[in-house]
Amino acid sequence: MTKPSARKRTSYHVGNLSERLMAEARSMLETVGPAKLSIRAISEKLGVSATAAYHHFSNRAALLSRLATLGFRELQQALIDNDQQIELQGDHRKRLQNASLAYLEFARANPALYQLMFGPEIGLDASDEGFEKARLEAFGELQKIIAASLNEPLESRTVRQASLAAWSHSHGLASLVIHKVVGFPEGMSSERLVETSFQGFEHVFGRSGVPSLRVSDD
Amino acid sequence: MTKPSARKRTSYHVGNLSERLMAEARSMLETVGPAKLSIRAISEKLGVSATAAYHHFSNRAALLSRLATLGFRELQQALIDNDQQIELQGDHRKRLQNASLAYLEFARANPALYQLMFGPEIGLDASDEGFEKARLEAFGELQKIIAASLNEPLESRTVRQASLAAWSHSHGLASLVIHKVVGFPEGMSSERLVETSFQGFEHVFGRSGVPSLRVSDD
DNA sequence: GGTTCAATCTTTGCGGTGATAAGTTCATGT
DNA sequence: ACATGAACTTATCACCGCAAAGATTGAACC
Repeated sequence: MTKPSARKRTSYHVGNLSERLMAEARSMLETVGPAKLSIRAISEKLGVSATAAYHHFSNRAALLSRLATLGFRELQQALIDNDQQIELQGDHRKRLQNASLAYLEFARANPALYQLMFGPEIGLDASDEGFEKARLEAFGELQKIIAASLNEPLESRTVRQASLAAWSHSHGLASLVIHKVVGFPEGMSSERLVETSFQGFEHVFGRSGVPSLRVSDD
Repeated sequence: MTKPSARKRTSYHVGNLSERLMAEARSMLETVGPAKLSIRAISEKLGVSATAAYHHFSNRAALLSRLATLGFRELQQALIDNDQQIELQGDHRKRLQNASLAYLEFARANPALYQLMFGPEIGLDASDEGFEKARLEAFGELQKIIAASLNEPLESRTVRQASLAAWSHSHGLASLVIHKVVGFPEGMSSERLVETSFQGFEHVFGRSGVPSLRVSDD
């Protein structure tokens, strides 16, 4: 009796433990939240000792960083897919609005993961170079979309300015929504939210608004 | 010796323990980060048993919630002070830009606290009604500024739309900056950051190709 | 075949954490 | 004076990240 391991001997070496840990971690991240995500719980769920995980991730922070990296890659892909699927070459504002929508829907579909991607203070591994790279590439994708929609070269100052504005807005909106801090009805669709916010910008910056002091055309 | 307590007997009852715990928690929050903020460490620093804190806060989440509540009240006050100090009744865009600046500077001055305010998943107490109230009031302040600058009634749809847009943008920009994810030079001033972002919106929403008023490289 | 070896996974254990239970001190009202 | 209750104490528990050292396995070499 007292065979220490409840598992059959055939599974001492799991083989794909790393992938399975990541998958379980990602799932558990969304269910229990980042704070309660523990290596012990993940390992236990996979029927494996907790320490086994430390042979695939140097520590908890590294696990979280890899999850976040994966998130940025998925976000980038979502932006790519969405943009080339829609094809709104004519209306640059509509095209940008559509990118914002894809962004918001990614965040809503993976709220905890999204939060992790932008909350390094929770405990990410800053020395993970793949993380920084993935994040920059995702931002680069947004810049590409903006550059294309504005018909400007990627390096232009206009594109950098618009990218900062767009990323700030998209990230802010997504963040407010997944934290349920917006004062709008809970069930409001992502389309409506983005539409509402864009209309708000129209009021402030658009020609329908009150003229500012320096007006270029009149 | 072996007096269990190193403190003089006169200080069994601290008296203002609750305030001192909050102050120490806030300080420690910025130094060690929200994840590493422990009740034990806070209490120890005050020369008090860890359990003493539990007589003032039902649990760790309640402590964090009260910190966040305090943060929203300070943010609201910062918006008020800034707006009535500046007085830019004429240019509504400039006025909004100034509110964004105050917002960003608050976040930069209290990065960990700011993160806590918008990261309930880290472990806030959702049942804390003061927290929700403070947050709504801070948002209400922003709405008031926008309503005044747009010369619209507070309940108008325009104001709600512009408020969602403005809060999303301000929060997103602040969040990106304090997490150091913006691709701009680290030391960039808050003024420049807000200015840059607003120019970006001009490019997207403004009338055809508004030239930037300030000529400076970014 | 047997032996070695490195990778993988195990048990064991340390120190720190949130939280509860039960006891101690003290200020205050009657 | 003394009862009451709030403020604080010392256990103690379960869980966590993480490190050390040992066990299991497959593959590679002879």
